[in-house]
Amino acid sequence: MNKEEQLIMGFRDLYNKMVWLNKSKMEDSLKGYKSSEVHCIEYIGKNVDSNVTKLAESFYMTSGAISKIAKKLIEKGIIESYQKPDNKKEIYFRLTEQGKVIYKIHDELHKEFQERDKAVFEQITEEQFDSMLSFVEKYSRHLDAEIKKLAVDIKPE
Amino acid sequence: MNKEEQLIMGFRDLYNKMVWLNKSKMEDSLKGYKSSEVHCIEYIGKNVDSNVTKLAESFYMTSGAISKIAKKLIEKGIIESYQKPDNKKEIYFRLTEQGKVIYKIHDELHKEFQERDKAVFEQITEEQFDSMLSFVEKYSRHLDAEIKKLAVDIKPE
DNA sequence: ATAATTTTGTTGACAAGGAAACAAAATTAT
DNA sequence: ATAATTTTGTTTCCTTGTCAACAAAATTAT
Repeated sequence: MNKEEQLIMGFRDLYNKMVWLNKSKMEDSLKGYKSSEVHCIEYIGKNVDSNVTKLAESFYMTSGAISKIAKKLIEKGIIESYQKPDNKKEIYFRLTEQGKVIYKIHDELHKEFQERDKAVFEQITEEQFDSMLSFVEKYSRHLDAEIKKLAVDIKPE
Repeated sequence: MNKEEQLIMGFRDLYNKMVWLNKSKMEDSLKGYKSSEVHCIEYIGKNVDSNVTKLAESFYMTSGAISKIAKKLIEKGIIESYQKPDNKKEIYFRLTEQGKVIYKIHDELHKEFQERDKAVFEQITEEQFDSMLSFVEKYSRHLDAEIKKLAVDIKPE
């Protein structure tokens, strides 16, 4: 196995572990809320004028799935939808007061995770940090371009 | 947003993109096989005496889910199960001839992905590479310890 | 202006995966 | 030796997410 493979598989394993662990902690603290719901709450809390489309793109999920999660969150009174006077098509979301409470709890939890993992980050230098950040960004942009290519493949102009 | 958060979110976004893109390509080339099935084929091809438990642990999935995928792969004739004379409990899997063909195709595809992303890896130095690998490993071990803690929390000795 | 296309969101049918209950074998404790 | 516990795997029921069809609004082309 070469280094590229090793790194990618290391990433995958690391990511899986993090998701699994944080999900456990999350659903333990925020009982009654699934991690996908909390993700949406987080996104809506951070981004004004969130809608189904933006959420779906951000999470690499279908809009159908987001539509259902949003519906559930509205029923629970966590988020509410609103529209703009000049656009009858797009439907935006914002947190309700109750939603802001959940958001806050989620945020605390995030800080807890950071505290938990502080020891790992303290071991790396500022240079290593920056070099990783730049790598991740480069790779991400590279994949954006590849995803774009795929879209053209599917429906050529 | 501090650098730690930025890096974690960068990871997440990168990982999501990669999964989404490679899944698309995969299910395009290996029509009739879901990416979870291909993952299992890959693991079984690489690890002798794979079983439900090991697959589940590796993918952070439940053994129930793996059991179902394995069943489907056996029905399709991609893998076969076997046991050892001194153990009537554990059930192992190996690829059939047909399974090896799928494995081979999957492997080619992997090389294709590497080729596709070569440009990104060429831009980083050997030192950057090693430093990222060591970071990923350290973080991974750190999370292993945390996961262990969680297990003790759930069922104290 | 209006016709064609694209964007946005929702729904219902279906498939994949998780949780829990279970059985059988293996291991550990007494 | 045998009783209690743990490991391994399967199945059933349920939740979540995808896919495809659809409707309505917005945008673009003619």
